[in-house]
Parts: sequence; structure tokens; C-alpha cells
Amino acid sequence: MTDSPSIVLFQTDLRLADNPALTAAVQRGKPLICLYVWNPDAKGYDKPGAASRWWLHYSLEKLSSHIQQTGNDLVIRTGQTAEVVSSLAAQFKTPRIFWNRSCEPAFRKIEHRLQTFLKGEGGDGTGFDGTNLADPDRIQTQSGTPYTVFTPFWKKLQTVLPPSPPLAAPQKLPSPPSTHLKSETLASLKLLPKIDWAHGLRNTWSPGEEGARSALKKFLLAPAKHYSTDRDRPDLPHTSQLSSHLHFGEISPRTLCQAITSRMGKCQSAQERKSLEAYLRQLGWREFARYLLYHFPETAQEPLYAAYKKFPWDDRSDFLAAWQNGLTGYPIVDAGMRELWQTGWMHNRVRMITASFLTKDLLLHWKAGADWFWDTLVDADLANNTLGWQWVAGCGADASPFFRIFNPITQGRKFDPDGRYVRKWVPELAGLPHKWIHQPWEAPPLLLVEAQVRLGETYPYPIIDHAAARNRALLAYRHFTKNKHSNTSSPTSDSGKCAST
DNA sequence: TTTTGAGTTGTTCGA
DNA sequence: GTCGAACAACTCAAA
Repeated sequence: MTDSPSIVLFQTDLRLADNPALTAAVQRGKPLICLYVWNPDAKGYDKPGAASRWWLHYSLEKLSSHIQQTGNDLVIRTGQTAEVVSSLAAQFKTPRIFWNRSCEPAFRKIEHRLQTFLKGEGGDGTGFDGTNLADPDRIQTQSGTPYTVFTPFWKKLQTVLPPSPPLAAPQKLPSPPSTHLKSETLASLKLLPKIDWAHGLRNTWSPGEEGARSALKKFLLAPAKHYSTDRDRPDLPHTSQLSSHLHFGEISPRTLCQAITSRMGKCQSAQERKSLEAYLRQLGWREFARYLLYHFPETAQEPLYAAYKKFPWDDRSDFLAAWQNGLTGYPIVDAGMRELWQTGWMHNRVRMITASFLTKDLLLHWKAGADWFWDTLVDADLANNTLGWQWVAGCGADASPFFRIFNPITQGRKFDPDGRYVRKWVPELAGLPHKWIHQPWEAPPLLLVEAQVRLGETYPYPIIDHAAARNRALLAYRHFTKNKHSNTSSPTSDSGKCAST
């Protein structure tokens, strides 16, 4: 019994380096059961989307071989996570269970059930802080409430940065007697798509801890120096490309934070310093998203501001389909949606443009956009997705003002000035000179002929007129924001029948 | 308790 | 072509 093994539950922390739960388990000095549980019956946001499952498959493959190099094995099981873990724990007579805490509602339910189980067994179960820079319970306003505005949150967070140094990856993970430890095969989880649409993904990404480290190295080598100015340019490769690695926990935010701050200490140019600060701030936004989801778990489904439940979203499925397929007639929007479809990723600036187009030009529900991103992004992250969509839609924390409506033409010209991004993803427009690449419907007919563009045939006319759509959105939002909080703060108002939350 | 200053990412219009 | 103001009103966080 005293030699009973420790169970290490891997969730979205698929790494050996700087993994506090794993290191604590190793320090206990007993054999380890490294466990991953896949729940095939999970639904909605409790289950990774299709593109994300592709990444998960390869990330687990890497983790598994990494663990093998330490003399142990990754045990894969299927079922309800908490039940699988506790029955395994029971089988080995009250062992210790180690895991890293998560901000996601589904994982928190699992944690809660594990804690209940362990309590009943007289065991001990506390999650470790491995996916955040700071414990979300320790960051609060002076009045003890959670922050809902980024800037004061960021100021407060910076007072605890940089975090303690990252932990080294354990070299040896002592293995338990394996006789009772059956494992499912990775293939049996069926994470890979049935129809092979993933070649675009394969050509773009290297899931796993090693891929994460080399992405960081590559980022620090050059793009990080131009990040503050060029990160908004979808035509340039100056983003970190780390989002998915971070989501699956192949690299810890602490490791990233330390790498960035240590580089800041050495850097010579003001430009590079500014860039590193800008990147750190983005890590701050990631932290803020997790913090918000932790404190307001219902926001994955519902607007943070309850009054927005009554917003008059439109419901046109043909518009939604055009947006999803990259056939809106606005080149920068279509380029983004096609980049997403083909690579499982979209540049952040273009995420904002496409999201603004969906929620403000088309007036479609932000959840429709969030659902699509959830299914198609390899870096789909519940916290980031929720914050991002609610921010754009105007119903979330620190929300974008209602009159901030992106103009797809202006944005295209500003951030893809030569049209290189559009040409890459919307090749049927490639022959157009850059003057017209962001508004082909305005191009002189002769030029269209020369470029072999036949509007309405090879490329659609705009599905909606932006100027008119903008006015419609302004009207809807203007009328609406006046009553933004009416049903939460004044139950005596005429909207009393909707006062429930 | 009250007051005060501030609040990621934009666009348009008119001087 | 460039620049500043207007686009609203509200909530948050701290003093």
C-alpha cells in the first residue's frame, strides 16, 4: 500500500517540462501511472473540435514516445474521466492523484469529482498550477471581486511576474508493475478525420513538445523583433505560431514568459523591447481569458452581460454558409475563412475582421462564429474563443464599443497592402492589380477581363453592402446599448418579464 | 460613500 | 493628404 503508485492525469498539459503535477508526483518517489482519458461521449465545447482532435492525436503520439524514453508508458483509457481515474485509483488502493488545474468548466467538474472521491478515500487531491501564470483565485480587485477590465487586471498580474522559474523535465519516470495496466491504442480513439482533409494541416504544423520549443526558438530569432509593428500583417510571417502548442500545454506559459523576459533583459534595440512587451501583453490577454472563464464559467454559452440575450440577431443560414466557405465577396474575409479551412489557423487580425463581419455586417449570432471556430481551429481554446467572440460582439468583458465596425476594404488595404495574403488564399483574384484586390466589384470591367475574373461566376459579388450593413448594425446596437443592463439592474423596469438571469 | 479617470485592436467626416 | 473630433453611454476600479 505504501508503494502504491501515483496517478498523473494529463489533460491540456501534454508535456514533461515544467509540469508541476508531474514533478510533484515524481518527488513522491513512487511508481507513476501516466494517464490520458478520452471521453468519446462528450458534447459541444466539452469535446475538442475536428481540427483540434487532429492536433491532439499527434500531440498524444509525441507525449507517448517521450514518456517511453523515460522508461514508462502513457496509459490511454476511454470513458468519463473522473470515473476512469477513480476506478484505477481504487484498483491500486488509495494512491495519490496529480493533475494540473484548468479553467474550463468540463475539467473543473472532473476535478471536483476527483476531490470528492479522494476525500472519501482519505486521500489527498489538489490540482497544480501549470496552465496559468498566476492562480486566478489570487488575482482580485481591492474589494475582492474578479476583474472584468483588462488594464487593471494586467497591472495586477504584472506585480507577480515573472513567475518562478520553469521546472526541468524529469529524466526518469519510474514505472509500475504493468500487469494490470491495459491501454487503448491511440488509433482506437479515432481522433483523425475519416476523410483525409488534413494534408494542409500536416504541411503547416508540428504538434508536440519539441515542435513547441522550436517554434519559440524560431520566433525569438526574428519575428519577435518586429512583433509590435508587424503582428497585424497577415501577409507576413511575424506571429509566434505558438497558440496551439500553448492550448495543448506542450509549452507552459511560464516557460514562454521566462524566455521573453530574459530576452528583454539582454535586448539592445528599443524596437525589440517594445515588441517583446507587446508579446508579453498578449500572454496577459490569454491569462485574462482563462481568468474570466474560471470566474464566469457560463460565458462560454451566454453573454457576460445578460441583457444581450435579447439582442435581435439575424438567422440567415445562407449568409452563415457564405461566411464559412469564404464566399462573401469581400476578399480579406474570404481569404481568412479559407486560410482557416485549409490550415486550421487564421491570423489574429483577420480573426477580428471576419468576426466583425459575421456579427456586425451580417448580424449573425456570435455563437455561430464561435462554434465554427471551435470546429475548424487547431488552436481552438474555450477561454480565448469565448473572450474573443464576446469582445467583438460587444457583449463581453472590455467589449469593443458598438460603433467599432471593421470596414473589410479599409482593413484589407491597411494590413494586406499588396494583396499578397488575398492572392494566396483567393487565387481566383490573383490576376487583379492591388489597387482593386480588396474591392473587385469596383474594378474597371476591362481589368476584370484581363485578370480572368468574372464576378458572380468565378468570384461572388459582395453578399451584403458594407455601408448599408454598417448603418443597420449601428441602429441595432445603438438602440440596444441604451438598455444594456436594464434587465439585470432594474427589475422594476418594463422588461420585468425577462428579468431572470 | 462618492467621485474621478479610464477603457486592445475603428471609421467617418470635415477642417 | 493629414489630422482631430465625434461616434454614446456606461461600468469598472481605485482613491
